[in-house]
Amino acid sequence: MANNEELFKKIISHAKEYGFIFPSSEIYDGMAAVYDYGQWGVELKNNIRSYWWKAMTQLHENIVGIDSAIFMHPTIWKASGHVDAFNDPLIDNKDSKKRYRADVLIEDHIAKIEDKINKEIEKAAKRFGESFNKEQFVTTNPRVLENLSKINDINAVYSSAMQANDLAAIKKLIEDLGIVCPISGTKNWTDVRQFNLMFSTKVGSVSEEADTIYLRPETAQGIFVNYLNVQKTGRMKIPFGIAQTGKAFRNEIVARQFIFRMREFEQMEMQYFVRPGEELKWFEYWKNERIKWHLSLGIASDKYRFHDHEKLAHYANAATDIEFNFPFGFKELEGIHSRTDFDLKRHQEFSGKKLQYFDPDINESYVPYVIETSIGLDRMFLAVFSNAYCEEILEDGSQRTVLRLPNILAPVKAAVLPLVKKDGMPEKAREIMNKLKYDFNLIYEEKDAIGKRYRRQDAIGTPYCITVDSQTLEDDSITVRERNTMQQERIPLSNIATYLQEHINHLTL
RNA sequence: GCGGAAAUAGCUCAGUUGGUAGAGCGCAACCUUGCCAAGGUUGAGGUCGCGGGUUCGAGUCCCGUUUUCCGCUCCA
Repeated sequence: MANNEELFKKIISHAKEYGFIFPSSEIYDGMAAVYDYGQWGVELKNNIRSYWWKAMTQLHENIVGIDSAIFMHPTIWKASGHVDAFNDPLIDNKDSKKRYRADVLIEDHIAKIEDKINKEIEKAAKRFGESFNKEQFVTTNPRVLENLSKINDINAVYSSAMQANDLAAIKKLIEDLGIVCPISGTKNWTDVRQFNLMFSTKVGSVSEEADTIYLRPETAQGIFVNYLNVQKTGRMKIPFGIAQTGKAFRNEIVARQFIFRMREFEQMEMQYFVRPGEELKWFEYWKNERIKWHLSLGIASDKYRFHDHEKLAHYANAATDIEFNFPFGFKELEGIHSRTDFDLKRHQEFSGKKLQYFDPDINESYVPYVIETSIGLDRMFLAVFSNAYCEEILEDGSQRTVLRLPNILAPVKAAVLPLVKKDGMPEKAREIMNKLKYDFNLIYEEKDAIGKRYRRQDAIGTPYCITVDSQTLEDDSITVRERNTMQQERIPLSNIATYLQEHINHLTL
């Protein structure tokens, strides 16, 4: 494990040093758990996204894509359950290190006072027997009145604080009431924090009149609310799918492990709409389909495993994760969920619009069931990147660091290098660049010794180096050096485009 | 969020008992060479994470803070 920690650190350094990933806002000391993709990172990320997109849409006749807005109608998040499920103010006791819901602490405190009142009433009832007038007792007994007014005061402060979302006032209330942690018995509290999964912001020019909206915590809802648009205008027949990639935002309390868990991240999701009752068949189908996609990149199959959920989310009737063996162990990379008709039913309910499908094969209308595949693009980036990172000792004892990226994902497909910076070789190399640059992302370099240039390309994962030497000038042949083997072969210049095409562009499932 | 560790040039690090910063690699230009991180010359680049304090004087001691890593916690 210690070795893996070292490895992970090296991978992070390499990502920064070679322009793949930078800490965000670095010159201002950075932002915790936010990262920017650099010049090669963005290429790799784009390539992964495109590889997914093509596999989903181009290779499946019945799957189309959309690109929905990050801003969505606030009611969508009520329908999806995101608003209610994640809106609790939390507070920690520093001594016992236990976390409590601040509202529950206060409500428990109120309940205790109510208990006191009830005991007073019971006592009085016993004492006065038959002649006990509860109504009168409650309105006149000084101890009861005092406690009742306490409760009133607390409720007034509490409800106004909750309404204004004033966390500091809630903390002050907890302190003023002298509420102690049931475990440590101390009043050593942290600040109250809103554990709201969703980031909110305001739409509108005047802040008081503006509406609160949320940055989407998942891209899936954008698909659900467009389900009918796509089905109608695309004349889609069930089963069919809608794919989407895009940013999502979650206000995680702890975001860590480099780009594995970030507050701003990119998802690649596909929702597959099926006939009710057939969902588990399609669930199996997509499990199989998705693992095939991963393995098509040539990554060893023992790096992957399925992890079936035993505890299912409220919307699911089957769920599995595809886990990847990251440098810090097996962790979730992709989720495949059978979401039933939960989402569409809820949107039907909240919007008042029918979201049904008439199935001509069985002559029936129904709300489709949904199988979801959802993969984190940043996590896939980390999986591909960490899998590709390799330090190797060569035969002569020297060391090289090479990114063995799948060719189709490599940021740069080939480097064009004049062996020396004279005798017309640079000009010839430029000529080759100009011919190939429309089809391939290339790099041109003439600085430094050829070996050093090869190694620089290894470090960013460029699969091929095309070298122009003196023989090129004589017979129009060039050498192609392959990244993994470091082997070179000499081929006619006229074959180079075909050569690269054959060696790079593969997407077969 | 809690606890621990770290923070000096792009990278890896050195900096002695406090006296106003160094090395290697890298980077840029030029010369020479030419197939796996070559040699030479010249040059750019740090005020030592940030803010305070102690001191005649702090990278070097103290406090706070930020960021990163590790553990716990949390995690649709």
